[in-house]
Amino acid sequence: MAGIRAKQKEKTRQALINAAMNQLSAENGFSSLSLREVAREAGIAPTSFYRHFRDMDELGLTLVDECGLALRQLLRQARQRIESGGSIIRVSIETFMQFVADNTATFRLLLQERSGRSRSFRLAVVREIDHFKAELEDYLVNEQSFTRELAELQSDTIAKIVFSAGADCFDVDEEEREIITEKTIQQVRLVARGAEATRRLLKRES
Amino acid sequence: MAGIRAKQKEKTRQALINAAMNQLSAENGFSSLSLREVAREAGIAPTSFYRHFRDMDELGLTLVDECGLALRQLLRQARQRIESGGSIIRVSIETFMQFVADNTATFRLLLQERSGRSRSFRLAVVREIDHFKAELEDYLVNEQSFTRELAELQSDTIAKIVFSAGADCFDVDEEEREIITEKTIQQVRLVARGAEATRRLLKRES
DNA sequence: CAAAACAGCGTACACCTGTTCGCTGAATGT
DNA sequence: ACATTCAGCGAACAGGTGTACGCTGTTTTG
Repeated sequence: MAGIRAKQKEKTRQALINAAMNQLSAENGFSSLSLREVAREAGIAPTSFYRHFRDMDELGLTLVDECGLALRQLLRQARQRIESGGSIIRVSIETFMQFVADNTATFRLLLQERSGRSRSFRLAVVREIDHFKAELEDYLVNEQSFTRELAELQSDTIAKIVFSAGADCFDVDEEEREIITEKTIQQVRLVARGAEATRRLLKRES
Repeated sequence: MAGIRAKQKEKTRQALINAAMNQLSAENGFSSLSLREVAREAGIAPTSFYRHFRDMDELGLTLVDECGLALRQLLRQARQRIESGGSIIRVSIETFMQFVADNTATFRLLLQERSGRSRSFRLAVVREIDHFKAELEDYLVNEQSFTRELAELQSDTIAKIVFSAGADCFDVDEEEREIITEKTIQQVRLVARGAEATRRLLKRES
């Protein structure tokens, strides 16, 4: 009843996922890693792979999903930390950058497959980024009283900045990462100021 | 004396480059395309490939270089169109977007390999993006009288926005591309306004 | 307790890969 | 005119790839 069988299956499924992440963290793009090697690192026969995933692509999509999920959870935690005092911009970006540092392999997959490979891959990545934008947009409307339109423009801009900054962190050491983090904070503030100025501009016109 | 031999060599070298670009425009990432297939499409024997490139990587780096070079030339042309009247932001971004539409394959390579594969690849891509930033930065300092510091922050931000927007154009039709272009223009204006506000803020402090 | 389900294995197959090696014939240099 | 250079070729090799098939031994179900 405990499902000792299902439990074991889940375990090797995770082993496959971990194996794929490890191989990814090297220098190989996802498309250039092979079913056999992943299976080998997971400690199972190549043919057993098919008991868990139809394809390598199906595994890849799972990775993308998991990465996005983890990121969202983390940012939701950060949101709580903000409510008990702290700059929204600083806390969010520091959290984000820490996430990238901890999950370099999968985040790299995210960005890499964003502009490559199969359509389904790209759609999955876009979906994750859209989640990020939507949450930010809602915040700007509800807490900062921006128009929906201006909030949309702003959140899209910030998402572009932040995800690009994430990509800049891949090769660098911790010291450089902090520099990038500070720069990103300044850039997001630049956008926030621009949005504020635009809001005032629009008010004056009406 | 005409170099009929060298001319033929250059011709098949271009054939190889074109073949690689074609295969790239499909759905395969660069890392997943093979020397043999590229040679086949170029119409030469696999072994003859080595007369032109040591590696597939060497071919890839050539592609990155060519893409960056073409982009820079195009933007320099755009610069001249601006001097004879026209919004700097609008003309630049429309030019950029047109470039992406015309060179989707190589631009995709640029962005894809930006966060993947070998170190040398990434450095080459970063170098191209840095060119873009540097030219923009100089413009902001010389023509708009920004501080070097604020110009650097601004150009870096704009580069992130514009290159991300380029990536968004990959799958879409022309209609959607125009929408993205307009959005990008607004976003860059947002940043420009933010920078302007920041400049005034700093002046007041001193 | 017997029967069914099923995760994992090993073998086998056809195919594609990068790269070595020695050859050819035409363009070049002298 | 002869010797040299050298882009391109074909054959061959060792190794990797995805996947089909049928077999196990254990867990689950009835």
